[in-house]
Amino acid sequence: MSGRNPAVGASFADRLLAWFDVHGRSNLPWQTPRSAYRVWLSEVMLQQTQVATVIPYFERFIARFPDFASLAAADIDEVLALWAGLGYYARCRNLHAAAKQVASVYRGEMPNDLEAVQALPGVGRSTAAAILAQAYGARHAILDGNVKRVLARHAAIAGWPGTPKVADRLWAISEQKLPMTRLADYTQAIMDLGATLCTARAPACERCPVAADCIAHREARIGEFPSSKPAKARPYRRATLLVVENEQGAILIERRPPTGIWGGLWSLPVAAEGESADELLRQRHGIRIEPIDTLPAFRHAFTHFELELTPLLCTLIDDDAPTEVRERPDQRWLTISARSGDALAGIGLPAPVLGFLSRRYALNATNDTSTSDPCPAPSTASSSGSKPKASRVRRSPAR
DNA sequence: AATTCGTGGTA
DNA sequence: TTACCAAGAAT
Repeated sequence: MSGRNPAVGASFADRLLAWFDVHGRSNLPWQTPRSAYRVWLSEVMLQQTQVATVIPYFERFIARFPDFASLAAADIDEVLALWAGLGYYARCRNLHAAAKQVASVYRGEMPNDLEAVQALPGVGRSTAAAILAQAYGARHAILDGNVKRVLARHAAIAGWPGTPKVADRLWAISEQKLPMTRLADYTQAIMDLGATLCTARAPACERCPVAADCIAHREARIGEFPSSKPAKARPYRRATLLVVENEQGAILIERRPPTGIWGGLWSLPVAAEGESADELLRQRHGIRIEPIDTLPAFRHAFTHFELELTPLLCTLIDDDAPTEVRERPDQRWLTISARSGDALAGIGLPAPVLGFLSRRYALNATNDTSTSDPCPAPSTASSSGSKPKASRVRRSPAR
């Protein structure tokens, strides 16, 4: 068969499976019970995200939304709140839309058909294959970051896998190596190999079950594969984080537009560089504000740019209209007290915004169920222009 | 084909 | 501190 190498004896898949039976991961939360719903949810959460990060999110999500029906019936705000902190929020919006499709079109059962699954929002070729292989034992090849790394090394495939030409070669190899049986285990096995032995840095080739015919290993060129993505300079952006307090000390948050950064999440209003905070708040929220204080700036790094946020504390200039009249569907006035940490977890806030609010109001807001260390914050929250401590005061960026 | 989507860990 | 990057998909 295709994977067999006379010099080695057993096929690639057989050696991998034998290794998996002893060293593979079998206690991941989505493995037991292994339903199509749980596999799908885990695969989407794991896109561009490491296992250790995903596990607490998966547990909380499953506890609240145990099946397609419950997720499909949910309000997007609640779904996003459970996703907040995981990043790539389009995954969450697509997840919700896909659940509705499965619930309505497929009567709540994930179809066992590659094209149908891949047609679901947020499910691409590799995720669809992983779902069907793991949930139903279907024979489809995956090509995630782990598999790309394993195969690029084993076959010494040069070039960055982000280009279609290199990806096509890796897809072909991935399909060639598929066994005829145990597809769920094999799919998990090759990912486990990439995640635990064939790692990006310092791979443990001495323990690898397929090192015998690994070309990169034989030629001592492991570090060359896979080629890394061509580096590009990350642009630097600045923005103002608007902290508007009303007469009761509540602060204004707004629902961000469905597309773009932090799409669909609730957030403090953000004024881009050169954008007038005054005008933004008047046009988008129908309020007038008085700037009170500029707080220490802090940075947040994204994949493709770096953001410096400068919080601007403002007070609301009360006009004749009562607050209820001013309220708009995409705005809320958030009352923050010393015990609001848990309440904030119920709102889908971007990680840096949640972090800022937690520090400013000395909250112990956590993203996960395990209690993390509270941020020491001496200042009590108040509307009197206090001096909250930011996580870190930035030097003014040169140039 | 090249961009645009987060976040936290690691060296 | 900076750079890299970890179970990709959509546009």
